[in-house]
Amino acid sequence: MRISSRCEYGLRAMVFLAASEDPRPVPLPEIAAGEGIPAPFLERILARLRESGLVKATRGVSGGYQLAQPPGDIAVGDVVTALEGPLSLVGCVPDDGGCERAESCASRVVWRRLDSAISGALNSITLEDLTREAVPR
Amino acid sequence: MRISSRCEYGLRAMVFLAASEDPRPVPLPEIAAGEGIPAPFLERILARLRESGLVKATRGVSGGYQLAQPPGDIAVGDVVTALEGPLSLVGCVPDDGGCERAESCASRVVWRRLDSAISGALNSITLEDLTREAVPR
DNA sequence: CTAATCCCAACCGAATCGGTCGGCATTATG
DNA sequence: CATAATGCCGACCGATTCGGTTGGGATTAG
Repeated sequence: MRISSRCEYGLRAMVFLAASEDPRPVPLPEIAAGEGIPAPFLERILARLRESGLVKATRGVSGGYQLAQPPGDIAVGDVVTALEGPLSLVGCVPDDGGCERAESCASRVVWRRLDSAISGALNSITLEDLTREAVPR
Repeated sequence: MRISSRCEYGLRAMVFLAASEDPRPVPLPEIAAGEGIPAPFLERILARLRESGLVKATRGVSGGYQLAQPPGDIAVGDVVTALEGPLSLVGCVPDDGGCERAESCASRVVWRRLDSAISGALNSITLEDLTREAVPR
């Protein structure tokens, strides 16, 4: 149970973009250099973030990446979900999940609690919070 | 970011043992059949749990497995840690971690919050709680 | 002695992770 | 128009982990 480097990098890159209030798009090599992330790897990370609509890119000479929404509207959970898949930790948590043992399974309440603890922690922080260093709650 | 089947199975097995207050050791095939877990796989799971001191085994004809401590003394977090490794999600969270960017890294506070949310959720529930179906808090 | 049971090591296919490489498409600038 | 900067995309790669299986050995109650 470990957060992937992909996800660590991705969040750092998003914070980097959020911190550059500069409206001009930030080219990938600049992010990579600033955060110490291998550029080709970062490229694939940003691709996922773009597909998830968290980031938009402009191509061509003075192109680069920008946040697709204001930093206050992007929760950390959005970034993690985009890069790590759904936050849910086990398949059996949703009621429609195919686990026929669901009724009697005591363990399920654990995973449920864990799920809500995780999404609570991640969805209550936005990128804006992180740039201010003042995390709420 | 997903809990492994190993871990799901392991917790189910532990709850199974906790529920059988019967002081006689429970043979592996009985657990496997009761929880629908492939027996050879369960064997390796129980091996880990034994190495972590959560379970003790008696060999020979009427042998089997028992909890090594009363169910009220075993937290779900102990089981997960034994099977999934340390609960910490990223390497950079401890202060001694080699991340030279640690001071300035805004993302770190996220992982810290996540870590404490997870360990809070898992360490506040014991196997005894699960057998009673009445989870505290 | 025998059968039940735990113990252990080796192996396996599939998936994921963390990257790299090479090349194509787009676009601002001169 | 030419060029250079940039994003986009697909293929590949080695290492690791996951989810199991197989086969055999050690222990012990009856």
